[in-house]
Amino acid sequence: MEGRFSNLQNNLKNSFQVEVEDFSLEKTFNCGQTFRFFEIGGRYYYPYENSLIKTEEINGKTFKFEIYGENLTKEYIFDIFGLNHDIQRINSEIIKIAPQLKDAIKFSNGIRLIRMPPYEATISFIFSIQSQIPVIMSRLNKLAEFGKRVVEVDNAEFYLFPKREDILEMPIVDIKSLKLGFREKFFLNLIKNYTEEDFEKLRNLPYEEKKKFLTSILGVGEKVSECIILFGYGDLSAFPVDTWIEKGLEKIFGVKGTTKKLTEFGRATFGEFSGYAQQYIYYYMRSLMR
DNA sequence: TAACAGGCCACCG
DNA sequence: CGGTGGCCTGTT
Repeated sequence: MEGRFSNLQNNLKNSFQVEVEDFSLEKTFNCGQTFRFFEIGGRYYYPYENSLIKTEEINGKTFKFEIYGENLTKEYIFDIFGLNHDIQRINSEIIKIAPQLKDAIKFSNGIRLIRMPPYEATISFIFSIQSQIPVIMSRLNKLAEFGKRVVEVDNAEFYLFPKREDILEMPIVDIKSLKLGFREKFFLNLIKNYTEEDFEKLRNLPYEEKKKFLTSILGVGEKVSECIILFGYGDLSAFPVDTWIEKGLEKIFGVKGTTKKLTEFGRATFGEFSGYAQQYIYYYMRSLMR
């Protein structure tokens, strides 16, 4: 049972503190880029690959990380949470291009674009099609629970994301209980025909190659593919367009068009930091509507 | 209630 | 090609 864990309590593998500016756990987790995290009393528990990451803010710029399950290095944590991104430079570049975004940038300060495992990202964003965040979370959590890869920390059980082989073994009634609706055939097609390795092989290929591969997958269109490229591969030149971005682009830039056109507009306008510009617009637009 | 939500595909013209 | 209708399910 390779890759399967049970009751790994007191299995602390690594613990360290880091100092970073412009980093908010609350905003980074809640800005809609990732779905399977658990906040308990200000601490965040984040299942990641074969590990459970526990993190909390000590003060404004000091953050504590604890790694359970399989070890993850500090360098890897920096990579996952986008802590190497030069936020000041990115923000000033975006303001230079679009001064209208000044308020949105200020409001979004602290968001870091994270990078999640691409296979998990693909499943997550297929589950997310025409769905609200609580529903997406519940589908993904149920799927993870069926996978039975448990890490126990602080007297609580956290389920790691299942491997493809685990999902292949799941009874169809369990899959049905996820209530994926029309997304179910997308999900089943993905599990049946694509492996984690297929997605790993894309890592070092250029944007265009990723885009071509991803959009050839049933259920993965313009928006979902941009999400996978941005949140799964960490390519900051991606620019996912959803209804919020659509509203934002019209309000802020007076631009309208199809999802494809707007994606091209965003990427052409913001270049290598499109992902941050997108996230700022998204976060800001959603806050305005609440 | 009917519309719509982090859309996509099939099918038109 | 570019635009439109249908679709599972849950929420407001």
